[in-house]
Formats: sequence, structure tokens, C-alpha cells
Amino acid sequence: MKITIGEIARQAGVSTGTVSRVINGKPTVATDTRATVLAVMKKLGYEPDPVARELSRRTKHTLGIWVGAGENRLSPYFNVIWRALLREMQVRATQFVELPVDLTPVRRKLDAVLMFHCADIDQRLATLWRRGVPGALIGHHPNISCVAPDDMGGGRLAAERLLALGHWDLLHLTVADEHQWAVDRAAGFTAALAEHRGGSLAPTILRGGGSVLGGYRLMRDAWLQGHRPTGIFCATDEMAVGALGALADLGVAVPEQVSVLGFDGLVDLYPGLASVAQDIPSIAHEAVNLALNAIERDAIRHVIVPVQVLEGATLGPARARPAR
Amino acid sequence: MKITIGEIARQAGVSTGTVSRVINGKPTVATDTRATVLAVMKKLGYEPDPVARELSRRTKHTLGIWVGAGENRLSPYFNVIWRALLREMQVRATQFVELPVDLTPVRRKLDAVLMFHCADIDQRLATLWRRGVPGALIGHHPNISCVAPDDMGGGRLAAERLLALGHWDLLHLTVADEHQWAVDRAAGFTAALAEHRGGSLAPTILRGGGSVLGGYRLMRDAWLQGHRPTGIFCATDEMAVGALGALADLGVAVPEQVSVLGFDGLVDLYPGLASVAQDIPSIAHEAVNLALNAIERDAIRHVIVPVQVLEGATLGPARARPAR
DNA sequence: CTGAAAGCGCTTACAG
DNA sequence: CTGAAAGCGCTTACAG
Repeated sequence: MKITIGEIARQAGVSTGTVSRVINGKPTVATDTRATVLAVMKKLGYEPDPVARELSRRTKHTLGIWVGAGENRLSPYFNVIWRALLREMQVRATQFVELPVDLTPVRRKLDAVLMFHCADIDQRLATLWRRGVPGALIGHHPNISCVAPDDMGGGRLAAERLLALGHWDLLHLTVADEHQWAVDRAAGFTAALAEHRGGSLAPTILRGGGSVLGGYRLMRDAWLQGHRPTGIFCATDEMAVGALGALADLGVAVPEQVSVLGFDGLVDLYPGLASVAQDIPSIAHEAVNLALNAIERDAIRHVIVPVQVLEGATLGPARARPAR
Repeated sequence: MKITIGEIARQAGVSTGTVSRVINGKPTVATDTRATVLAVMKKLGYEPDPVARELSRRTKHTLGIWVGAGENRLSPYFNVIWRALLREMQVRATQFVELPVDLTPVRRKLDAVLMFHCADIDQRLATLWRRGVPGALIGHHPNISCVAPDDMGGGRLAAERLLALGHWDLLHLTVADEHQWAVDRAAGFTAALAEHRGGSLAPTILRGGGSVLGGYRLMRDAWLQGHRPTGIFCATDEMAVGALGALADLGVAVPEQVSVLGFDGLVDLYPGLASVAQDIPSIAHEAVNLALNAIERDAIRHVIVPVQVLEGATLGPARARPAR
């Protein structure tokens, strides 16, 4: 039998109204009443039915997702985070609508808008402000609640992992466009290498397209121009896949001759790909949280979600350093 | 004011129960009563509230989506169809769960399962049959309701479009794996070329990986081996993007020297890409329909959704044929 | 701080 | 074939 609010109320000896209040964190509940109810809920493993909540709430929450014009909606990363967002909203039974790039004709009432960081973010925030719609952002901005992966820390982790494997000639492939995440990943990587105890190292940084083909071309051209790195850190897994493709075409053995480390954690992209993984479910969870909180005009919060290195077959010890 | 079932009932002069019955297509409604209600619904632009339906339905429908082990869940195509499916289920307020490759440990009751065609489809159908779970398939199979794009017809359309532009040396890039859709696209393409009034043509067919990189390599190698087609038909847009990348690297002008036509209609993948477009929203709609109908043990149906050629900048008239 | 009650928009036995 | 009524699982004024 599905366990409902009524059952909780019965076992806790209170009314369903009170149970509802504790579920929704209303302040008007006595501390010990709250404790009792919470205890019963936990004991029974109760979870509110999102469908019922949505139906009974007078004003339904609908969240708009506003994707920038430049965002590649077909990229694997976007794919994964999009699914995570939808799943999150499904759990909360929140309606969502994907907003067109041009918001002008949208008449529908939006309770809040979730955005990805994009070039014209300031303009977008102004638009929302004008319409009085609160929002949250996946990315960085001082004037709005944000959530982002720890790009800088991830860059450091990448460096540390490669250093631990003895790598001494590092290449960083990243995107030509000035994305904050790309800047941060490169900065973290560079900083950690500079601080290396075994002697300060500076990576070669090459910039190009962020897709598989971009990574392919960067890697191929770098190799043909004589670059012979021991370790390669790519700003995205897509670029890493491209780089691996180029290395394969060039007959370079991975990881024997060179190690490759990606960023994002989309290991399904390539069997055995090592990557600095984002915690995408957490990012999605926080993002929806922030957007929903923004409806209540909560304080602006900035959340940084940790990343971690996923080991893989593309990572190995560095080849020996030639005697100087 | 939101328009509800009660308002319809009032204006149609019937009870809400009756309105509900016509909404749900129950047979026990008089023909003219049904007509009246339908008319009022249309006049008011009424749409049932999916949340309310879901809540009041005694047994909630939950649809499982069972993705094959070999399916690339990060591909743009999968991406798009997945989103279309979720949107469809959102509209119907149907719960959905993504099923693990191994169904054995799944205890949750599934009302129906939606699958993509995959290598071990027979085995999967047997599993469902054993568990008494109905299903539907995106792809082809005689024993279950299916929906698929018109792959064969799309192959023909591709040929006809290229012939109309005067192309006379055709290359078809496709996947090495024996997917039914790939077989059908190639078959339609080949058949239409063979029937060409200006004289029967046979395309060169090259097989490789289905990704961007696969298309890149096939195209590059073909060109380096001396192939000089006037028109190229790729079995997927991803391959087309790869082929375009290779042509760019080789300094071949598109469409002046060679035309490229993809398949799927994911034009966001590459600005100006011409493609035989699938009607993905319709496919998703039909798929969810079939799965839901399967719950009622409806007859097996096979639906083929039409495709159409999307023009684009990668398509142009063929270069002149050298005198023989 | 808390309870009793109405209501969200639909569906579905139960009668007739 | 159709209506009246109960109910899905919650939330929220309204009283107290």
C-alpha cells in the first residue's frame, strides 16, 4: 500500500494539515510536533506524491529553461545535463517549458527561469528583471543564484593526476571561445603545474573547436608540427575523443606513448576514457533548487559542485624523460 | 480562467462523468452526445489537465524505456528522439522509467515497455512475453507494434534529389553494422538510381563508423584513394558532418565541387546541412501511442512515418560531366 | 500552533 | 447510455 499523508498524520497523532506544513517547511509548527512527524515520515520512508502536490497547489510552478543561442543543444554534455534537469523536475512535478531564444512573444506566466551561462547573459538577466521573473543560472554571475562544477579545482586535479604519473611534457587542448569554464579549467591546470614540487612546469595550450572534430584537428596538427607531449588534458571529453581519434590515425599508442585525460565524465563517449567528472545529477538538483528558491525570493546563493577524476585506460605512466 | 471538465459539462448540458468518457474514448456514449461534447471542447480549446488525470486514475500508467546495450545514448539523434519521447509522456502525464540493460532485477510493475530496435531484440521480446508486459518498438519487428521512419523512401528521395540536380557519380557512406535502417536507406537509394531514366546508375557504397569521426575517415580515405563523386549521400547526419569536415580539410568546395546530403534532419548539427529529415515528434507520438495501446492489448500495428528532404547549402548542381 | 474542511481537475464504480 | 458521488494525495484559507 502506498503510504500517504493521512497515514503519517494518524501515526503521528496530528492532522494532515500539520503534516503538510512540516513537509513544506512552514515555520508555524511547534518544534516537537515537527520532530514527531519527521520521525514517522522517516520510519515509514514516506515521500510526498509530486502529482498530488502539483494538483493541489493553487499556483502551479512552471520553470522555463532558457537556452542561449550559442549553446549546442545536441552535444553529449548538454544532452546529459538536460536529461538530469528533466528528471529532477519530474521528481518535483514541476512543469517546465523550453523557452525560445527570443523571449518577447512568450506570454505564458513563468515562475522562474533556469539558464545556462551564455555570451549575452547580462542582457538576458535584464530582460527577466524587467518582467519580474526570478531565475537561476548554471554557470557564474554575481547577480543571480548559480551552480557550477568546480572547474578550477578540476583543472588542478587533472594536473595532479598527470604529475603523479610522472608526466613532464603537458599539452592542454581547449576551446577558442572565451567560456568561463574553459578559462577556469585552464587556470587550475596551469596553476597546479606551476606549483609542482618537482620543478615548475608550463603546459602548451592550444585552442580550437570544442567538438570531436575540433579535438581531432588540434591534436593532428600539433603532432604534425612536432609536439610530443607525454600527457594531454582536454577541456572537454568531446575534444578528448577527437584527440584520441587523431592519435589513432597517427599510429600513436595510448597510453604507452601519450596519456589523455578529458573533462566532464561522459565516459560512454569512448570506452576507457579517463576524465575529470562533473557530478551532473547534483548540478541539476541544485539548479532546480535554486530556481525554485528564487520564486520565494530567497537570498542569492552560489554553489560549486565538486568534481573527481575518473580513472581510465587512456591514462598511464609517462614515458621516460630523455637525459638532458 | 483555466477551462475545466466542469465548464465543458455545463455548456454541453451533461455531467462531468460523461465528458470524461468522451475524453477517454469510452464506447458507452451516445453518438450525438459525444458530438456535442466534442464541439464544446473544441470551441473552448479545452485540454485535459494531465496532472489531474494521473492523480485520479486508479492505476497509474508507467512506461519503461528499454535501451539496447549497443545504443549510443549520447548521439545527437538519440538525444532528439529521447527529448521528444519525454515531452510526449509529459503531455500524457505518464510516468516513465529508464530500464537497465538487464531487466532481471527490475521488480517495479511496468504497464508497458518502449524499445529501440537492437541486436538482441528477439531475446528482449521473449523476456517481456515471459513477464506478461506489453510493448512497442521504434524499428521493425513482426511480433510487436512498431513505428519507424520511412527509411527506404528516404533513400529514394535522396537519390531523386541528387539526380534532379544532375549528379552522375554518387557515393553512399553508411555504417558497417547491419542496422535495418541502414540497409533500407541504402536499398532505397540504390533502387532509385537503378531506375533512373537518364540511364541506370550504381552508387559506390563505403561502410565505416556511424559517428562524425567515422564519416570523416571514410570521406578522407575515399578522396585520397581517388574517388571524385559529384554527390554524396550519408546514412546519418553525423556522418555527413564528418564528411564535410574531411572535405574542408582536403580543400574541396561544397557544394561547388561536391554535394552532400545527410539523413535524420538534425540540421543544428551543421549550419546549412541538407538532409532527409525524419519527423521525430511524430515518431515519438506514435511510439507512446502504441505502447499505451499495447496496455489495452490492442492489435499489433506497424506505422511508417514519412520523411522529407530538407534543402541546404551543402546541395548544389553537379559539376559538368567530362565528355567521354 | 493546529484541526476541520474545501478544493485542485479529473476518473470510475455504482445505480438507474 | 448517463448522472451523482466518492476519491486520487495533497495544500491552504479559515477558525480557533
